[in-house]
Amino acid sequence: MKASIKREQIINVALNLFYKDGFNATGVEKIREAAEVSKKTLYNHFKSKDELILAVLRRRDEQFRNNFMRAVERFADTPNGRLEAVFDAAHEWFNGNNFYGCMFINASAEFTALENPFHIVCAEHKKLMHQYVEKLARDAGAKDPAKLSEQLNLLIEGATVHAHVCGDKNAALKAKEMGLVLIEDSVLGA
Amino acid sequence: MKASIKREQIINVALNLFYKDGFNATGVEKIREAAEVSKKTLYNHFKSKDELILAVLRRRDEQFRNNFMRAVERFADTPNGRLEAVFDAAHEWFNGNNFYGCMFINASAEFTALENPFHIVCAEHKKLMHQYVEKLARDAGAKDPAKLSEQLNLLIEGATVHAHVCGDKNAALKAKEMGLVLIEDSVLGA
DNA sequence: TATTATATATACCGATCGGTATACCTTGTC
DNA sequence: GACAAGGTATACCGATCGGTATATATAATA
Repeated sequence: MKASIKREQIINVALNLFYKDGFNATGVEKIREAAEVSKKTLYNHFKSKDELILAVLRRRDEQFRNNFMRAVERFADTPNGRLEAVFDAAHEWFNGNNFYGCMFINASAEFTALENPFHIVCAEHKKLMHQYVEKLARDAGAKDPAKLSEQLNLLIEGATVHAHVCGDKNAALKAKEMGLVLIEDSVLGA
Repeated sequence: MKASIKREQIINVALNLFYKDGFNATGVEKIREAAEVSKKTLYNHFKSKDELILAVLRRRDEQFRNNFMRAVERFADTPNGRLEAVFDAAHEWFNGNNFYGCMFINASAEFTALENPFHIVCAEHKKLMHQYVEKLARDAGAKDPAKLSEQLNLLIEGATVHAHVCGDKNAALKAKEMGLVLIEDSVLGA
């Protein structure tokens, strides 16, 4: 099992194009060309564009949460600090050179129906992010980790949208200011 | 000046289709058919699909802010109450029968570049919403109306995204709980 | 009544869409 | 050396894309 290098190329290239230009606006031919692969090969690995989109969304989910968690761990090494660091991770993301908003929010925007398979993957991603922050909150000794996580995630999502739509590079810092109040309120020894 | 009834039909139909199915996924022919209009007529009123999209976005901006402001006024009649009522207006919106997220967030998701003309209109809409809430905050006697407005809008945007992506019908109420703390903190006599 | 604006239906344009088919070329393995 | 797996290039499919052209009807206005 060598996990085909071509398959990886296709997913990576498709991910970048979908992220930058959107899903419906990005044709299979453009992906094929950018991935430097023949059409046969592409359709050998993915039986349809829909299947490729699904693979891209799942890859992005892994990739994003991994980056995010590693960033949080890089920014702080105490339970409390890590809870606050979710905003620093977001800030870093917003100010990177390839920020076009949240791919899952963007996908949900193109596939608006809740029952749409792509939309479902997006909701799952948000759920996993929620579970991660909930764990951070629990480790920090929050009174109601689930609730605090929901609140912090709502702040992060708001900041993400604001940063993307309005180009506000400081959105995460503004969200952090609000988040700190919630954290202090929920975590006794903060 | 009779403000062509056909033009209105086209804009209204296009608005609904763009909102439900996205901009790139909605073809001119589908709009033409749903608007019960000939292609010539459509292109008499709009010289391109891009121009129609712009007209739709501007119409939505008017329409949305109007609805929103009227809802706020309906929910409360004191300056303080109206500031809090922005979340009730959002709640009503999320739970209406035609909620597919914020059209401007969705448009920004398809046209990701900040310099894109459509994206610019989206940023302008957010700015106008900010100005409206800032006025509410000022009327309520907030210490820093601009800052409070920015915070409340971030909460609303986060709730909008969360409601749409995850189908959480109570997102606005959760945002409201957070918003009330900010309002009480900023408005002395709250 | 003649003209003009606005509508209609329909056929068409070249380009691109997602996807398939054919034929050939590598490359490692038995 | 044979053979399959997986790659290439290219041509093609019908459908749809955004947009134009033509020829005709209708209705208000000069």
